[in-house]
Amino acid sequence: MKASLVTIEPNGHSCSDCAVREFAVCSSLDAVELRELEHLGRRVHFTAGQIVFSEEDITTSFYNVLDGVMRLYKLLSDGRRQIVGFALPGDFLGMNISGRHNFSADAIGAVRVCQFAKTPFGRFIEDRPHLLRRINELAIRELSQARDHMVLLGRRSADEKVAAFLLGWRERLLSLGMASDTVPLPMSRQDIADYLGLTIETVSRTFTKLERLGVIEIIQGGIGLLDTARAEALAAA
Amino acid sequence: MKASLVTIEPNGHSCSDCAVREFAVCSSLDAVELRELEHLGRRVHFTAGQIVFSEEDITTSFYNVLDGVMRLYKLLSDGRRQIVGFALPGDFLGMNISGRHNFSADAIGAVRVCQFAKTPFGRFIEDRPHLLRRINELAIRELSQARDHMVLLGRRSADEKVAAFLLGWRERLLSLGMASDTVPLPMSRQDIADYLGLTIETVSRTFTKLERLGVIEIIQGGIGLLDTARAEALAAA
DNA sequence: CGCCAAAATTGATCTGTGTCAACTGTCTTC
DNA sequence: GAAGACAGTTGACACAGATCAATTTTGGCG
Repeated sequence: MKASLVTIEPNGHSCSDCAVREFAVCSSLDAVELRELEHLGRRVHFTAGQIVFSEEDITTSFYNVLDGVMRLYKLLSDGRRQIVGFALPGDFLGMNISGRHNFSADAIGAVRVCQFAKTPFGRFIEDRPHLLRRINELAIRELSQARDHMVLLGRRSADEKVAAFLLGWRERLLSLGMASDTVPLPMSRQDIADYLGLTIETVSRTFTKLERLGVIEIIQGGIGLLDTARAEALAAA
Repeated sequence: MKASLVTIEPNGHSCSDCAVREFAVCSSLDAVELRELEHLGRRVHFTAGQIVFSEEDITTSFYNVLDGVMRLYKLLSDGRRQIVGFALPGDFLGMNISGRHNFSADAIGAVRVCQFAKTPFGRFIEDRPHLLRRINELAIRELSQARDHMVLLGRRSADEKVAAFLLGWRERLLSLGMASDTVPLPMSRQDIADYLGLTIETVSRTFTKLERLGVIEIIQGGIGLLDTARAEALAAA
């Protein structure tokens, strides 16, 4: 939640050797289209805590996460917060129907995004149904994840929530080649609590409990997963 | 959860005078396309409790709800249930990426749907980007609702959950012209509990409490909304 | 390095909601 | 219209997780 002084990458960039090329929206585009897209997007840097966009803001851009992790959250008027997701490289943000964002997004640590102004990007999609199909695919995948998360929030115990979160987070990082049995957790305990519908104390206690049980090992900036099978059993998957 | 004996409407039907024509996926189609679509869909009836599809089933169809209310839910292995939504006329079901449904759906009372076989409907979409855009729009709207529901499940008290549910349900029915200050509740208390991440007892007690407070009046098959402002305050909207 | 602020952990206690159980009301069927 | 089954309500009590309050650990910075 710092003042908003973002950095725009000065020189050109090329989509063709972009790290997320293969699994982001862009995966649906051919070399020629990619070249065109290059002119529409600009790379923008955010530092830890910077807000990328806020709920209820008029949507002006789409964002393609290139690097880093973002917190996606909604606030109640009295300050209660629910984190509705974490965005990782390859995630596409900014879709909506009301013309306004329906959640806020800020950076956990340094984040690099590819930002597209809404109107030109909208035009670009216009006559490229395969891109639209790709965007739809991403939306449907998110919807499926959202429903899984509803089950977690509504019907799981604190132990199950934490175990399921650690396994799910690890799985996501694995698919990006960013984890092994040591799982980095760039977000704070408070973030985890707000994602799981718990308090920070309960999250902390549950971590300690899982460590006592020999399921995980708490390390700097993350955990070591010692007993995956046991963790899966606890998650009631 | 009855045996599966669905009824298929015998004679032809016409999309042009369909009740959901204006707000379902079909709203994106012109008269000619509508005529074509007519041949792809068949109307199917379900009676109370009949399962329309189950989680993990291979997707074979898309469904357009014409009439009635459906329960959309996910089960945990030990029987805990989370209702992820209620489908009403105009809702479009069957989108997924894995080729399998990611939740189950059954009928609350009598339901009529327009069913489209996956492959031909997929082909129909193929060269109709405006239909794809419409489907995307519906997916994004659902995603937004899903996120709102996450906030409710993760961060709201029982009172807030129930109040927010009643107001939200009323709002949806209003937009379909199916409610006024008396709000029909076709689903059971257990369904409401499983939707809100509560127990049936807590839901029942909260209804009674709201009635004592003069906010609602409990009637057969629904409630009367007596004090909307108060309900909104309780929902912490 | 030493100081400060923030994050995380731990303990003690409280409470909202779940659990268990009894009861009531309503609908169905013969 | 009696009997059974099921849905809903109500009460008493239990407990998972919240709250309140220290304390410890970590990280940033002069």
